Amino acid sequence: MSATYSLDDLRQKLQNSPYKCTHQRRVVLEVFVNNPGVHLSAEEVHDILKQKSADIGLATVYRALELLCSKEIGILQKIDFGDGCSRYELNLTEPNSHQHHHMICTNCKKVIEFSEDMLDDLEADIMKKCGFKVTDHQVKFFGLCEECRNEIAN
Amino acid sequence: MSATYSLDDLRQKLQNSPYKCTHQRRVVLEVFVNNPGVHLSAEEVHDILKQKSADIGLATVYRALELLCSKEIGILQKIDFGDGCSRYELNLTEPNSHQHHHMICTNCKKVIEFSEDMLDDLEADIMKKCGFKVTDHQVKFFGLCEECRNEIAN
DNA sequence: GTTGCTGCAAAGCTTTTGCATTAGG
DNA sequence: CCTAATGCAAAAGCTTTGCAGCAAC
Repeated sequence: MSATYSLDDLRQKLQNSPYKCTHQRRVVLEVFVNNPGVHLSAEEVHDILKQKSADIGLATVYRALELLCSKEIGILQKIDFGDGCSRYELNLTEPNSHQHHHMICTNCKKVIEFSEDMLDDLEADIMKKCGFKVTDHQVKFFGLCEECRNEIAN
Repeated sequence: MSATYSLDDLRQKLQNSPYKCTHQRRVVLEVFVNNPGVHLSAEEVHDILKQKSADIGLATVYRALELLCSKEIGILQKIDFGDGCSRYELNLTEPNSHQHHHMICTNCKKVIEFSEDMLDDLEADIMKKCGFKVTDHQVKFFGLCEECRNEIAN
């Protein structure tokens, strides 16, 4: 159910593919496993690895992220928060589900996860009215988180 | 109600501001008025104007788009479809409302507007459960439009 | 030994910025 | 006239790519 991926999953998924389980791909994945719930950019992943003196090129980080996000692997998920760069996170959803929402505080820029899937009714409605078959959605809520609301109230 | 903006609106909105109603700003807006429902990138706006032999720099297009999207003016709306560039469209919503959804066909890349606001209940729920005050949202549905579904079925 | 991967640097994109010149009000 | 806007070119992000050397299997 709660599919928290590990390094073994990577090894397994690469087993039956032409792709190789390289040291670089493993340390990139490790960063996400060690930082659950965080939305990292390629540069941030690169910085974290540099601090650990894991010498890896930024281009390789990009290539590893691309592979880990691919349909074949699907261990990571690419998200766009509109802050000028792509961000990545562990893909915690089931292979064929798509429930994943984010709330972004416009004050402190914090990103809060929101996992309920209440859009099913809406999607059914769209199919009926527009003939559009929704296969995935991206929902972002912007607003003020609890802390910022309290701060501003004071 | 259906606030379709025109050049007069721009003039009016600029009247009481330090900003000037320049030729360049007017022709940029004109492109959108003449192409309703289309989602143009800065480069596309620039190309359209070049074809009309309206000589305007790309940087100026960007600056005009920024102004037209600003809270003060609000005639345009910036959207991100994840295709590598920002796109813009006439802002057809009321000043303080935020209902605007897009359906993006993953096959033909067509963008369909979807204007109902059925997320209000969900947002009320979020406020209650998470203390997060939603002030705006961005909803994108990905899937297959009617034509592409028929095409694929055949 | 193949085949694919890495690192580096260079290039590709979109978007922004600095600055001298021009044009609104 | 004064202030803001423009045009151009240069620079600034993020991301991709080409290629010689290297590592996985």
